[in-house]
Amino acid sequence: VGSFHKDDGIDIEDFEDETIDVDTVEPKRKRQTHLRLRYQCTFPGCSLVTDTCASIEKHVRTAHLGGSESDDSRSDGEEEFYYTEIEVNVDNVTQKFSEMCTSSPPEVVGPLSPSIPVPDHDYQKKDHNTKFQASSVPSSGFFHQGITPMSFSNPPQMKRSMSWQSSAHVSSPPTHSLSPPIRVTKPTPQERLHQHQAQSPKSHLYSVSPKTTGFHKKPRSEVRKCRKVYGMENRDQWCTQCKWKKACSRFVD
DNA sequence: GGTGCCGGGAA
DNA sequence: TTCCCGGCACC
Repeated sequence: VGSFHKDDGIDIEDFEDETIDVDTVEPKRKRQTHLRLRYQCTFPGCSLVTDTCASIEKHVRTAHLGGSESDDSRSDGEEEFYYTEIEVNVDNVTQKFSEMCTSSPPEVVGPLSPSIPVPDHDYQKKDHNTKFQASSVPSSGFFHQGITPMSFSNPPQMKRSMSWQSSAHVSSPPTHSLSPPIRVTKPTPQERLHQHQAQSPKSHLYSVSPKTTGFHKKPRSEVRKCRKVYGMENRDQWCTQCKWKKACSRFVD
């Protein structure tokens, strides 16, 4: 488990560094007007530096992403992941354009659907064997980096992130017999059941002889939950929900 | 009898 | 809010 997390952790940190730079650099830029921004291509083997983000994006798009200059369809800001801003101490304050370009990376920031690996909240808190996640789970900050569901799909680094997203969940269970409990943007069956019950005027009827009505209150999932996977002796490895005898948050259907 | 988890209570 | 558990449905 440890190595799994570690590998992914490195990815995450790399990723976060790259994106956080944009944010951390930004305030400086506003205060120190004599700093000049340059844009350096970070694509492996390429260190081209340009004056404007437009040109670096163009460069990345054409030279590394294989797109044409007018190929906007697959350039949802993904060029940004191949260049970085660097500051040059020059007395030149005419950087408005570049500021406009860089200060708002494709802010299509949409809350990634709540479910994409909604990290176990217990992971975010204290789980000792998932401390890495606690520190680097890209909860809100992650999405504030301008990562969007759309940009999620293409750029390689986003793919890394994706792989982390899913691997983070695969990582915990010691058994390999399980399909990864990847969460997608849909409610769990129980949530759906509850929603349905809440919305249905007959919601209270399910408790009346469910066997005769054929409506089962809680069709049991075939997914093995923490209790079954880890066993009672490894209760500390259960997700918090299971520890609390709540609906498992780690192994959802 | 084991499992999953709702409902509710204690801290 | 976090944590825990009684109790019930399901298997």
